Amino acid sequence: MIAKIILRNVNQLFDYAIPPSLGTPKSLLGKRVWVPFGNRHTLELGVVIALADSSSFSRLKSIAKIEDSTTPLLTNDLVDLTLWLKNFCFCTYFQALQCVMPAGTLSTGNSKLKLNDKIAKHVRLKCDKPTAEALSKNTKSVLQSKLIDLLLQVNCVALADICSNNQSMRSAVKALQNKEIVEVFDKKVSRNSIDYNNFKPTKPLKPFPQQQKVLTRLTQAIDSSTYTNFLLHGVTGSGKTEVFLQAIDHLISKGKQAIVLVPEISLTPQMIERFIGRFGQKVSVLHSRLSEGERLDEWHKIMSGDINVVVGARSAIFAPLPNLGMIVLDEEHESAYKSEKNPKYDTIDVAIYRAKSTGSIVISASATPLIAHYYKATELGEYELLTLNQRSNNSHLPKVTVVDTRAELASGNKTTFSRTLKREVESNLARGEQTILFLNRRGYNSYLMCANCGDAIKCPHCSVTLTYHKRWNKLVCHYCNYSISGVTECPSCGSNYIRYYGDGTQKVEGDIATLFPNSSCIRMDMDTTMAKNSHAQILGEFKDNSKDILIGTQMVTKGLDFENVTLVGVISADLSLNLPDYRSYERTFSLLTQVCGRAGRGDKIGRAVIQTFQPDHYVIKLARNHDYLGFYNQEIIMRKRFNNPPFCDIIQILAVGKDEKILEETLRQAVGMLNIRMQVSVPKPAPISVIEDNFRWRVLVKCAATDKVRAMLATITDSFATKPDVKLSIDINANNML
DNA sequence: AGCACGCCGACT
DNA sequence: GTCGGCGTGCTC
Repeated sequence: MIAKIILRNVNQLFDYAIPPSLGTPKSLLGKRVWVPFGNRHTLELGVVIALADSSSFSRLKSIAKIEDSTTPLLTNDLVDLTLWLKNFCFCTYFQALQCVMPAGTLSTGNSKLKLNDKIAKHVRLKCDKPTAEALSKNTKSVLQSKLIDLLLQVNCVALADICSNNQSMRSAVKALQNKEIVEVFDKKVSRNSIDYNNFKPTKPLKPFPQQQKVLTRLTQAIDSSTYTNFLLHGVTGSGKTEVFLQAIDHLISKGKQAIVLVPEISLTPQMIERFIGRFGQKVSVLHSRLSEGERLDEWHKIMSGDINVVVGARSAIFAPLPNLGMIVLDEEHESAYKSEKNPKYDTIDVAIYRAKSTGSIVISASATPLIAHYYKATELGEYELLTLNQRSNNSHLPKVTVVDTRAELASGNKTTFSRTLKREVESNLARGEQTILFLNRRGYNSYLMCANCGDAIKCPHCSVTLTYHKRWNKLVCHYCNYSISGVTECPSCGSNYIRYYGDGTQKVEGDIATLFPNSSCIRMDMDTTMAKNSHAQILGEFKDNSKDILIGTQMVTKGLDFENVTLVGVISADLSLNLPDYRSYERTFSLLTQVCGRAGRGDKIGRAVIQTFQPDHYVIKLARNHDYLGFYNQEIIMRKRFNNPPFCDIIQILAVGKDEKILEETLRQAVGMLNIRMQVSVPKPAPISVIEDNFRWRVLVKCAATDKVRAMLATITDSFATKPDVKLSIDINANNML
């Protein structure tokens, strides 16, 4: 047998002989191995990605040694997925591999991540459960029965955890040890900072009829063990999470495991609490703050079959569960599910591929599903549609008021608060209830503008406006991180008439201070959530009722569930509505629906106020009535008329380099390789035409991205991969087309 | 990515 | 002659 191996720097599979001393060929699949390569003196680290009976290459070298001597880092379905991903997303073999393997495991100098496993003393039962239960009832020692009850629930517990705030527990352990009821043993402790004992166990709630209906269908699909793709359309607060939890419970009883994906921004302690509360230590949380070592620990735990539920952001779709049975994409409309860097995969495509090869079910859930997905569900049958259109806790959707900002301005109100919103905030303050204010950051970015030549100050290396950061008194480029401080004159005309265009959050904060002098307010945006735990801290502070008003950007719209929040204010709905993107209506509708859904989740009735220059716009009107179907019916007509997704896919072929002539010529050749009739634009500079002193040219192709088309695109990227002076990349249905 | 090979101009 | 610039091609 021959091993086909992926190496770091060459986008090509290499064949190697397998010496019998290294074990069976099959055992090598998915393992990291060291191989001789070229005339190099040192060995190269590679991954065995396929096996073959023979090679067309005559002078094969042999694998020198194995890095992963016991278990590979990939399950078999992930090995196969890597090869699929490379062609599906037009990336290199190595990029596909990096995405599927835990970070750090592929760098040569780092192949052995220092796993300084801590060994800690743990206690577990030594007798059978009935004996323990009987003893717990009969023993006179309260502490002893407490400990037994605990061990009946959680299998084992660290000595340090139970003795730290209760020294007499140590003697209880000793006593039970002598009776041979429990034993103390050494256990490797993973360094994951999650303290599972911190989460209160929860019990399933009785599903209400709609939830039951959905659950019945899901359990039926789980039992059939065949791939099924669901789209769950559930209004905000309809109890989607409880449905996931109970479906997963059923799945686990069948010996299978689940991946639950949420947008990174929703990966809040609140969210994690719900899963750990139900499934305890069988939950692994993969979040971006894990160190490479911690991530590898989680990886091993997941592969060993110890984990039933993996909760994480986009990249957790690659979690190596040995018995995958279900994949959930919560808030499926979120743009974060589309990767922006190579491999530029859309998570739903990967989910469907994995589900098909493992006989799993996929559940995409949202209050505002993507228009394209809803169309695929209702018209093409690519999803099975499930609906939850009632709130589970008897609460009502909030009452939404739309305020015409033009009328406010006409009446001389120049603050960011309309009279209606001001009145509502005041009444909330009087009642001791909380308010969330949402600011659409887009367009609110602050920048410096020259009053003489009328230009905003731009980055010298990129064709974009520099953003002003008041904290550092610096202008910063968001594309290359170039920054300058203390600009007093215009770099292009030398004039010193520089005007500052302020950022929205700070203006609103100022207005709050003057309009509501006795209120307390907390801000949540990119600037205030830079530090490690500040996101959780801010929410914690707000939740513990010490703050009246939470003001923030996108991140306040996601998944927050606070009972005392009864008012939501949208400072301006217009900015995202008028962006030059065919999805701007859809995104605005989602945003408004989601943000309004934050109000009134407890017993009290919620209210929302939307301020806008376009109160009669159908997006605003339909969002006010929480009318998703109405919006879908309008929007799908527009999509069809302008031939936008889901009626086609938009393929962007981007060329980047120093010489515009070469870029244009490369794109012409690339387009020439597409021998199919489709709507192709001529090569043009991209809207952001320069980044880091490199020109950017592109062509847009509108057609269905069928397997055949994707195969052609994969040959294009492969054949231009080694061409000097140009970097060619392809993205299908990119989030932003700049 | 490295590294060799080879083709060319510059300099002893 | 021969040193070194870098464009091209190969690595199982």
